[in-house]
Amino acid sequence: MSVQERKERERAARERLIVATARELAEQQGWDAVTTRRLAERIEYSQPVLYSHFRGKREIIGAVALEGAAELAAAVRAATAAADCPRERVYALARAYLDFAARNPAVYDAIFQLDGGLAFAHEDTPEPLKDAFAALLESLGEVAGDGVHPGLFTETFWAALHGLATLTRAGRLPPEDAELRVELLVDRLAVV
Amino acid sequence: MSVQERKERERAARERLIVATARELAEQQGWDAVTTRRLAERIEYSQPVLYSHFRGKREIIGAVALEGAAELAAAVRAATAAADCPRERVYALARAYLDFAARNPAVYDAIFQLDGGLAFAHEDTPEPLKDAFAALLESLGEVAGDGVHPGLFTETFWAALHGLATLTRAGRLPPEDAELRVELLVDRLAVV
DNA sequence: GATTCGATCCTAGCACCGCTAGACAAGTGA
DNA sequence: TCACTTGTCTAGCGGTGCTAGGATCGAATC
Repeated sequence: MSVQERKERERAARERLIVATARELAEQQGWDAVTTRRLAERIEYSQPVLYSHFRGKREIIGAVALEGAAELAAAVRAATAAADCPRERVYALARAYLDFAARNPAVYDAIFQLDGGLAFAHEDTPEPLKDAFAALLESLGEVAGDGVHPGLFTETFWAALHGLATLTRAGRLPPEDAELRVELLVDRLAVV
Repeated sequence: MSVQERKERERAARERLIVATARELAEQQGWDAVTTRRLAERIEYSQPVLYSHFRGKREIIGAVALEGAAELAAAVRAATAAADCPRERVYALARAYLDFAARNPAVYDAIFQLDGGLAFAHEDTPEPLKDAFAALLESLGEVAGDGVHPGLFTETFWAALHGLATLTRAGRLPPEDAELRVELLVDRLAVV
């Protein structure tokens, strides 16, 4: 019994190592640099070992995405918990969200840009993704305004943040006035 | 002289063929399917011919992006020209923008998601890109509201549209309430 | 303690990718 | 007609994701 348990533990540890290494490599050199060969070399195993844990590269990206979604949810909740009024909570949420995207660009891409084989806006959406949306909804729902469905408001606000995050990082928006754009967004969209 | 002119004409025609074929292939089967081999086969030339027109695949994507940006600008201007008041213009703009993204997903990706080697928010930004932003600015600038820089407002509104476009298409947002989200965005952001 | 046997892992290889060197043919001007 | 430029193609490089099949190692059995 114990032997098998030890093996399962080791196997789980190796799986975590794969995900962590993929993430690290992606943040260091971008997802293009995350090849199965390089990844295998970094974890000091051969290539096929990766395929005994994941169906393919896509699933590895998906695993990084789930890990990242949980962190994003936690970051948002931590930021909003420290704020007093609804408006301040929304400010804090927006800043925390954009800050996460800026600090973890590869992870952010894994969650929202790349194909990690994850289902969204579905009943079989993985729990961390649903929870990340829930974290947004908790603070954004209370500033949706009369007659506006909280979920719909959250989706719209989230999309705006997502646009700012991606366009800024892709060099499509000059980074100087990032703070002003956030203020504009919050001031106009949030109803207090 | 005339011989050389004819050759240049033919060469230009072939270059247009390459760009059009790349775009077509991308819209049909996605950018992943646009390989230099397949593209060469479709235009009935060998692979290296592509490299006599473009430095590489990236530049081909860039060419599609520029073509698309010009169309996007035209679509936005056509839609806003038909509207009477500022608010209606913004509605029309938002719908035209999202419609373009939905109808030409591959082109939209080439412009805003993929690396086409294009400079943005720079002095050496290609003209079609600057003009596309200008097209947005023309209608959005007039609803920025007092004390808000029109350019900054346009950037923010654009980012919100971009977020809606990408998240919807990537399956991150359910497509049902797309219209409601647009209305919410316009009603809250635009000051009339 | 030797032996069987199954799980585990690696070597080698597939078809494909972007890109390029060098051979070759076709068309141009003398 | 001939030299030469120009244009195009064949073939190949190193890389990619992924997999088949053989080797190895450790656990359980006699």
